[in-house]
Amino acid sequence: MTKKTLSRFLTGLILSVLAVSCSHDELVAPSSVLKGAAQSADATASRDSNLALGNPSGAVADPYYYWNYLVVKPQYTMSYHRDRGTPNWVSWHLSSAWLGSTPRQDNFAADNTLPTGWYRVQATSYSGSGFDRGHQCPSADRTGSVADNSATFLMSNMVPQAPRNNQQTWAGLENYCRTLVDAGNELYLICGSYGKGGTGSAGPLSTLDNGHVTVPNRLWKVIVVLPNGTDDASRVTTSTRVIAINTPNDNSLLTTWGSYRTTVDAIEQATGYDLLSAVSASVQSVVEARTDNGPTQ
DNA sequence: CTGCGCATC
DNA sequence: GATGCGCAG
Repeated sequence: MTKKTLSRFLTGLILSVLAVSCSHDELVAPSSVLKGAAQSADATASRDSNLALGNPSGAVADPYYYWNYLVVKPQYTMSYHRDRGTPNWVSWHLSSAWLGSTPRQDNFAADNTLPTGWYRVQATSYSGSGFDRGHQCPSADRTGSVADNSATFLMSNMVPQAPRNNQQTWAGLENYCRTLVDAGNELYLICGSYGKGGTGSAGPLSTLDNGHVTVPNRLWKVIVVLPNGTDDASRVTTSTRVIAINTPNDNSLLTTWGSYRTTVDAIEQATGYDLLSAVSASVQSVVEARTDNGPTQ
C-alpha cells in the first residue's frame, strides 16, 4: 500500500467513523426538537435518524470512494455508486411524523448535489428501456412537505426496476409498511440492489443510458418494526419484527411480496454488507437469522 | 405539464 | 372512487 493509498484508507476509516458517530448530531439534533414538541403533544411519532441502525457498507462522503459514496439528505441516507448510476443502498426512517398531505410531485430530476464531474443520471435516462424509475425511498413515505417529496424523485434514489416488481410486488410491501405506521409503529428501512442484468417489459437488459446505468439483478429490503418511541438502536430486541425480502428484477415476479421473504443474514452474504450494525451483536444474531412469518397485509 | 393505464384498497 | 405505481406526448 502506498503512502497515498494508506492516507486515503485512514481518511476513509476516520470519515466512516465520523459518518456514523456524527449522524447522531447531524440527523438527530433537529429531530430531538421535533421529538420534544411531539412528546408534549401526544408522546408518539417523531422523525428519527435515517441511519439509526448503522452504515451497512461503511460509506464515506469522499468522492474518492466513487463506488461507496455517502449521500446524506434530510429525507434519507444512501451509499451511491457512480459507475452503476444507482444507489447501493438507501436507509430511511418512517413514522407518521414524516407523513402529511403533500401530493406526489412527479418531478423526476438529476441529483446535482453529486460530486462535480460525475455523470448525473437524467430524468429521461430510463426512457424506452422497459424498466421503471423505481424509487428506493418511496414517494409516499415522504409527504410532509414539497421539499421532502421532491427529494424522493431525484434520480440518485432510483434503480431500473421491472415494472411488475415495482408497481405490484414492492408497491404492495410499501403499502403494508404504511399500515404498520398507521397502527402506531415506526419503521427503520434499508433497501438496495446488486448484481447485473434484469428482465423488464421489453426483455433482458444489463445496462441503459449508454452504459451509464447498471440494471440490477436483485432488489432487497430490510424493515425493522418498532412501536413508536425514542430513537435508539437498543430498543431492538430478539423479539422485534424484522422483515427481509429479496426479489429478482424480473417482470414475471409474483405479486405477493410475502413469498420473497428471507433472512438478513442471507442478504448480508449476498451483498457483503453489515446490516443493523448499530444493534447489539447478540440481538443481531437472533433477528438476522430469522425469516419473518407475520401477516402480509 | 397534462393526460393516460393499471393495480390496489 | 380514490390512491399509488408509473408511462408517453
